[in-house]
This record gives sequence, structure tokens and C-alpha cells, in this order.
Amino acid sequence: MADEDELRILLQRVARRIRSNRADGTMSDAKLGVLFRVEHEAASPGSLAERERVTPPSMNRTLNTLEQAGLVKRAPDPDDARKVVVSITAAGRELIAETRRLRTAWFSHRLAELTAEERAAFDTLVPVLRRWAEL
Amino acid sequence: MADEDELRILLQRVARRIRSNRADGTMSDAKLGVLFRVEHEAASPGSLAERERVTPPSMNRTLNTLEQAGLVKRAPDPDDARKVVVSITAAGRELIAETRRLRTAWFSHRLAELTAEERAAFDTLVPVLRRWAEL
DNA sequence: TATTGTTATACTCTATAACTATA
DNA sequence: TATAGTTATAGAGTATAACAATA
Repeated sequence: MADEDELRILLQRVARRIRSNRADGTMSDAKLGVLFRVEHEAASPGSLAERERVTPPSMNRTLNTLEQAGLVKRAPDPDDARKVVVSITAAGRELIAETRRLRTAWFSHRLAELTAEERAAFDTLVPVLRRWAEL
Repeated sequence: MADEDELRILLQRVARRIRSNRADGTMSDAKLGVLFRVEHEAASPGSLAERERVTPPSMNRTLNTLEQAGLVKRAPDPDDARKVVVSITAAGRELIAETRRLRTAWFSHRLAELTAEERAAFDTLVPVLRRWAEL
């Protein structure tokens, strides 16, 4: 069995290494996280706060910054006037695409260096990681 | 082949999940990072700033907080009066031990749920992750 | 002069408490 | 009354610029 401590620490360091590839050095994890969330589906400020595990006021501030930068936009919910719908803009999509391109480039190069056995090992672990990420 | 994007994103989410296990909710990553650094070997503020990739003033502020909390101590360098040596205290060691224990507990439970094949896959990937972490 | 550490100041992200509008 | 969003205010971490002490 591999050393548990080492495996755990390695996962954190590799994740940090991946995260260091950013399209724009001024984009924080907080902002990028929200941008990635609303990329596929518009969401309310409250649900974004919950999924990013921050408080509603904190999320509100992040949304203000993203909105001022033209990366997301707010719109009133047609069914419930209390609610707001946050969606991504074209500029937001472009920034995400660039960030993803850089991260993918680095990661693709790393994957390309692997043996067939190592690639297979990753395939085996994807369902495991998927479960853990949801906990 | 597994989806490269998903694998990359999952690694980040799992790392984040692991990181959320802290002995003391008030200990930030910044402070814990320094504490882990000086656990094995005393170091200067400047070298700590470099290895943690923050500026010297930022590191200085972190060290002030850790010192006030009694987790590290500063001492003059005997050879060069300009330099300072930062070392961990007994209280600092205790806090690290507790943090490590909690992280290990969560991760151990996750590993215990795996099949033999999944465990073997992790063993295969440890050398790979070790290489990536150093890049 | 160059190096090491620190102080001064400001900006971002986070939080708790309080307020507004709507259901 | 309860819910969704926001505003007010404060604490922690980070940065750049400037300063002090020593080599």
C-alpha cells in the first residue's frame, strides 16, 4: 500500500500546480469558481453562495466585481420578484476558454508522458474521485 | 481514455475537500503552510516568503501572527546580524499533529472504501503525482 | 552599495449583523 | 413570518513603496 500521507499531500500539490495556470493573473479563485459555475447554467446568488461555500454577502461582492468587469450579468427572475438570475456573458466565456486552454495544455502534456498502465490507472480512479468530490 | 478536463477538475475538487479538514478553523492555509515548512527545519523569513511564493512583507505579517499565537519564534542569526531564524515551538508542533491527524482520518476512511483494484491504481499513480508535484 | 527584514498603506476576499423587498 | 438579495462594517491576507540595520 502506498503511504497515505504522501498520497494525500501529493494530491494537494498537484492541484495547486494545475491551478497556477491562469489566463489572467488578476482573476482570483473566487471569481473563476463562480464563472465556471454559471458557464453551463445560470444560477441565483444564493445557490452560488451555497455551492461555493461562502456567505451570501461574500458572493454578492464577488458578483458585483464580475458584473462590473462585464463577465456576468444579473437579471430579475420572471417568476419570483425576490430572486435574481446570474448568467455568463460572451466576455466571461472567452476568459474561461482561455483559462481552460492553458490548464488543458499543461495537463495534456503531462498525460501524454504516461504509460498505458498509468493512463488506465487514472481511468479506474475517475469514478472514485467523482464520489469524493461530492462529499 | 478518461475525459481530460474532468480528471483535472476532479483533482482540484478532491484536493479542496481534503484541505477543508482543519484542526483549528481559525488556521488559514497561509499560516499552516509556514508551520509545515518550519516543522522539519528552521528558516529565514526571506526563504519562507520565496518558498511560499508571497512577498517578504506578506510573510512578515504571517510570521507576526504565528509568533503572537506562540506557534513559531524568531531568533537572531548568530553569523549574520541582518538575518532572522524562524523555528517552530512545542505548541506549533501540537497544532500540526492535530491537523495532520484529522486530514489522515478523513482520507483513511475514503481509502478504506476502495476495492483492491482501485487501491492498486493509486499505488501506480504515486510516482506520477510525485513527478508532477515537483514541476 | 547590496542584502535582509520590517513598517506604512491600500486592495481583495471573507464574515456577521442589519436592512429592503417580495411571497 | 419567511425568504432572497443587498448594504454596512470589520478582520485576515496580499501587494507595492519606503525605511532601518548590517555586510
